[in-house]
Amino acid sequence: MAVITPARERTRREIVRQAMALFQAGGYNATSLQDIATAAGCSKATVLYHFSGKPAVLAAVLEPAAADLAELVAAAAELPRAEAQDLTIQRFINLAVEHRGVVDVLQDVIPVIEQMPEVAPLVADGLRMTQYMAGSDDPLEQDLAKFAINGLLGECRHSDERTDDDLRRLCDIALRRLLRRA
Amino acid sequence: MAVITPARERTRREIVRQAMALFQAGGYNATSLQDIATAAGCSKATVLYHFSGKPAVLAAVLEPAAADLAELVAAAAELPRAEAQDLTIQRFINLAVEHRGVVDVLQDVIPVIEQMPEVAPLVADGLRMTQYMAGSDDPLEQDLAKFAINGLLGECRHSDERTDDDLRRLCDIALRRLLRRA
DNA sequence: TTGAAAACTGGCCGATCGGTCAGTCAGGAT
DNA sequence: ATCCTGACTGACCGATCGGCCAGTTTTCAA
Repeated sequence: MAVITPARERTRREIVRQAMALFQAGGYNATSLQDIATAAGCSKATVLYHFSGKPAVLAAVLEPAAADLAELVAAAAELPRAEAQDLTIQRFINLAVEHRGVVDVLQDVIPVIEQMPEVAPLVADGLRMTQYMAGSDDPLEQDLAKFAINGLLGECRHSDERTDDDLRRLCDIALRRLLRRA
Repeated sequence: MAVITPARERTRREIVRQAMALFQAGGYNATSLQDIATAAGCSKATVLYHFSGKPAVLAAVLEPAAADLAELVAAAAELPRAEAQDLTIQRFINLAVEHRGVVDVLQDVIPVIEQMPEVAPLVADGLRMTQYMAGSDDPLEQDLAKFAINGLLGECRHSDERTDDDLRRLCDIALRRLLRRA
């Protein structure tokens, strides 16, 4: 936004911004297009002018986090297993802490996430990441990795009062206790 | 309920049974009273004859788990801290595994749980249990207890393919790694 | 057998949802 | 001055929701 932002992008961005806040506060299902429009200072029709539907708004909200996760997975894919595990643990903690708003949103959407092709890549990347984080093919360690991710995501929910550093430190301790480093 | 069940209780029980299955499969919000009625083999009006509203149906679904949790908290309250922690860990694993259907339902309701006085006691008991499970006033251990509970609940979600024993074993290992026993 | 209470139901209501559509309007190009 | 187009909107739609109520059927004690 150096000089001017085309009206198009400005409105679109504001819609995503407000949608994120509303999804985070009240959940995806409980937030109506009208709510988003009102918060963004435009009409419901405008929201649907910029996005093909409500799921498309959700996809736009999740997009930055999904992109970071995709990058993480791609980076881990090119490393030997032990290093991939270390990288995944470190970077996923940062990712979850930085995008904790998205984590909030995601939790609410999980029950109906299967029917949303818009977020399918994110789910797939999440699955791949779990394997990297386990650092082993041992089913037990795989399960513990899932356990760790669930705990971590849960910890990042509704934790606006905590500083990023505190949250990072906590997750680091928890994951170190929980996961056997390869 | 030795020999026969009065029609009243029979219908009521069937409604709760089917509501549980539907909430678990599709979530609370996505399940309509009509869905529940159809599954239970009665009319929507009958559901509302037995329950004051949709939240009351939810409360009835959660009730058995809520009762067990209340019992757990009451038992832990009368023990010294170290024993309370051991008891809490052991019994909560069993509770979560046995009531994993309820855990599923609960996850979906969390975003709107604040506005539901019907389930407030359950939430309060959950909070108390977290403190017992931490086994210490150290904020770090308290946070780790929350972390552990989140991971455990997440592990119990959508895990119908796993046997109870496998699930219990996994949770036991995870909690032992994660929590410093007092 | 009967009559009242309990159990149950069909039909309806107002509200709200996501989404569509015809049309308004500002402003740049010609 | 004219036209075009991207941005935007108000009005409306069909569907579905939770909930209500008058009325019917079933049950069961007297």
